[in-house]
Amino acid sequence: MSIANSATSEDVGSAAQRERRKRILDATYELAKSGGFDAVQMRAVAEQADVALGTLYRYFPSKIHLLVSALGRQFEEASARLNERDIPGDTQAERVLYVLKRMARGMQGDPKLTEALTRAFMFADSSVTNEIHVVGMAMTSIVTHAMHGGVPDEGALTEEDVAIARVIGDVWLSALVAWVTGRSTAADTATHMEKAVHLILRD
Amino acid sequence: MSIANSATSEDVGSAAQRERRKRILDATYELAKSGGFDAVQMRAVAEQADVALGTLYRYFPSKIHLLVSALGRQFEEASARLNERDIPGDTQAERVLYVLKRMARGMQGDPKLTEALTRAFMFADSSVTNEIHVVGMAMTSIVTHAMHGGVPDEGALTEEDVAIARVIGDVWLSALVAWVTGRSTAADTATHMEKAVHLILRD
DNA sequence: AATCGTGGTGGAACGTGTTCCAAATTATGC
DNA sequence: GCATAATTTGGAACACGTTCCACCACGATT
Repeated sequence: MSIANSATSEDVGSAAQRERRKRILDATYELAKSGGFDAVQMRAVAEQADVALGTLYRYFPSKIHLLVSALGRQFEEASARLNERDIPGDTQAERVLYVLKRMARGMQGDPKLTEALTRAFMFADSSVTNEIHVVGMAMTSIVTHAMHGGVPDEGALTEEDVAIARVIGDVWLSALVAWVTGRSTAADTATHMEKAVHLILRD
Repeated sequence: MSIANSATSEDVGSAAQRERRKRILDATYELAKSGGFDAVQMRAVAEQADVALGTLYRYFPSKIHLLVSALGRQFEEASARLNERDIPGDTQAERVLYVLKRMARGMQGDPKLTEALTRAFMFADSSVTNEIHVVGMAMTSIVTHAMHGGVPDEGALTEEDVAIARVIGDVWLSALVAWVTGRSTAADTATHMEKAVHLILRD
């Protein structure tokens, strides 16, 4: 997995630069995983990645860019893992819920990491559009893949499919924020998602 | 220590205290309206409200509490205004869209204010649960009221109604965040909401 | 009226994101 | 191999949210 940023997918720069970029994203990941959003401090990232603060800012113009880039890497990996297997379930709703629950389990296993990345996503402004778009596409891809039961043929997506996937993604995001910020429990979130998916996908 | 606590615009405290609280919220509103999230600086709010910084923090323990309280006031006013009139439209979807578009128009007229309040809402953690709840209830109330065409009888809400209202609120929130952060235009947002509502309310 | 206690004031100080800069190091073209 | 350009470094400095503190003001109690 050539780290860097497959999102905006720059395989650009010298080997040393790609190496620095990887170290920075790795450090971000580790700090987020162990301490959440607040623990990802720019000075700490720089130190752990063994670069100067100015260099960190040269690679990622803000803490938000940094975290959203890390989130993009995560989502692309998750999307790739999920899309290479068939999704169990007899209805669209079942399959979508299967996938969402799987993701939810993964996130609950790393709550600090999830908190850091979600917060960054929510706080991102238009300067982060590219990185955000990567995340949105991965989410849509995951849901539509589940709706279609794992067929690798992605060409057969109707507008309706994409609209549905976006709505589900929206609900998922709201639920995620509520969970991350401690305003709802994991169980509440699961229940809410279940209701929402059945409401939207009545097959 | 009975003051501070906002959430549901309490009538607690002396007249002087209520007056201070009002001045603070007004100052917050003005600053947010003219300069957005970044312009709501605690020192600036304190100065404009003519209170000391320490006093500001005594009334609102953080910038987020302050902004979410202001958002709550806004939403309660909007909810009250909308709930006293009948909603036009022949179907649930039409009526809900009418209300959402009305709110959207109001928000687009004050983009900075909307940005400030939305950002705060997204960033709020569990210490802001009470204030957040006020906003969520107002949103749910607005949507269910629209669904039922303006009947004042709120007792007839089914679980399903509330679930639907919550899902619509979620989509609305995600769309709002995308718009506020400059990742989608007002027109995109309107289109997306329309699709979503018709998807959820197929009457 | 004197006292007491709650809350308000003014301002210093700290933490962290961000910016800036001069010096050192590395990469590139000739 | 050298001159020049580009990048990295180390660290100072700044902005703003937040905390803290010593002192002041005013209303209630005696």
